[in-house]
Amino acid sequence: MSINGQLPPKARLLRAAAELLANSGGSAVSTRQITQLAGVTAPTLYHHFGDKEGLFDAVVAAGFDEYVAGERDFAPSGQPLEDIRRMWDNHVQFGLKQPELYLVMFGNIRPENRPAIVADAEALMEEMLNKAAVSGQLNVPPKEAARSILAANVGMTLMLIAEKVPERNLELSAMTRDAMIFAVSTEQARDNGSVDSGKSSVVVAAIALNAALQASHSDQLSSSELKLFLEWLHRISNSSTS
Amino acid sequence: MSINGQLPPKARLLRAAAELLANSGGSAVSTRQITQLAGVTAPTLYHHFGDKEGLFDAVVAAGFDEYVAGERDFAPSGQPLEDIRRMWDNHVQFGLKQPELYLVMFGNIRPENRPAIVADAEALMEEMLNKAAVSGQLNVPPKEAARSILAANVGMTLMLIAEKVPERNLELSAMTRDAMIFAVSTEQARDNGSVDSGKSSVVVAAIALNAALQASHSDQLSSSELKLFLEWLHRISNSSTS
DNA sequence: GCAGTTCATATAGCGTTGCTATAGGTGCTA
DNA sequence: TAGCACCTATAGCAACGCTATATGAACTGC
Repeated sequence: MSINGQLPPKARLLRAAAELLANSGGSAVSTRQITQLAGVTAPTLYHHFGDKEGLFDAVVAAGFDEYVAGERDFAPSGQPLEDIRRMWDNHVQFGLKQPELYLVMFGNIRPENRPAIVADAEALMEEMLNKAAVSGQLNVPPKEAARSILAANVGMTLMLIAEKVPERNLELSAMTRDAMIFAVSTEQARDNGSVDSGKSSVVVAAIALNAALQASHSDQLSSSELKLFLEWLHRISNSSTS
Repeated sequence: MSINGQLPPKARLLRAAAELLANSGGSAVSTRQITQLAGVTAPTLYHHFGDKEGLFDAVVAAGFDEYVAGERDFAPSGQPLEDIRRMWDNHVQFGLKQPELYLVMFGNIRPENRPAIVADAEALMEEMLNKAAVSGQLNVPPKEAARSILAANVGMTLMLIAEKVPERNLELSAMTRDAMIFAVSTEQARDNGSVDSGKSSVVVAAIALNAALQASHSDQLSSSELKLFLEWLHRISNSSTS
């Protein structure tokens, strides 16, 4: 009935919570189930994790490590937008492989309360998008691009999780993925000669320069000068969302 | 302490539940709170609604009527894709105006368990997309298009709800919206002359014909012939998602 | 007009939930 | 060996969703 091994109670609680969560089938998991499976009593849980949410946060943190490992596993291909494409698919696969954990991580939404893990995932994607911005492939500031892509990525993953397995259509994910990446990229400006379909080149250049400056830690400008300069660039690159 | 008026207990329960939900600030709402505010005792709730979820389903149904009213309020502009654009914005506005209700409706995701309301919202969008398909504006079968667009729409709305009010950026929603609509439309094929960027014209034609046939209830074919014919068309229009 | 039936609400309480006040045991340092 | 953190257990509280049972009210058939 209890998780064996000579692990300390804290680790046993984590393991029991993760296991029950994975097999809960979507229904709630009680602290009593967890403590019983871990072979400890209630106060032990609260001593180590504060409350139930604290325990779940710890489980989520472990899950996030796994998530990040998946997102970083492949070598950067040198084509940042291709890497974003792979990040999207990894995200979806993670959600479909461990739906209950995913729902705790990304499906537990409350008004005006952003879980830390969402910000982390966004930072991960923004980091990758920064590389695209440096090479002038981005039509939109990396932060905004990351936010939009991740929102669509989460939305699509949640929809797939809610669907019964045989009806899950991964092509919808692929289509949405490409649509989002295409929307934030400068690709559209290259495909056709039309002027107003993409951003003006000064905006693209500003976005690229901004990303490059932040990455290089250039010391050609004093820190206060750099700060002001970045602020201007930021204003330019945000100014004209038609 | 209790909701006044001479409404019957059932209506008072509905009203109390909706009010508590709207002011809950994201925290849970208990049946005891609801029955107390409605001025009835527990069994009354279970007599009328079966269980707590039944009551919430009823609240959601009322909320959905309001949602549909918003989605249908404007006259069809004759440009279906423009109407889809407005549906998207209406959806986001509905979510931001009543975040708690929205979360009960669209944020309560469990594995392999699709709430009826999601299917309803999808049908609403599919219906509109059908008009676009009839006039050959759709690159993708209406059902798949509706699914993808709604997934992104929900994802974006959930992200906006989770963000603090001053940080909510509706331009991200607009960008994502246009990206999704652009992705399912044949617009891209018209803008540039390239061949492989859009679907082949036979696929587009099949999609349009399929939608037109289903809409017109044509009796030129027997029902069994029609069924087979539709199946072929369906196969064609789904076959080549590059 | 009265018995029978159905509908609607109340009294009281069951089992479970998240959580805690308090105390006891264990191992380390002085 | 005394003292002190640290960790865990006993026991139980308040709140939760829900229900077995009973009572009142309204309608129906004779």
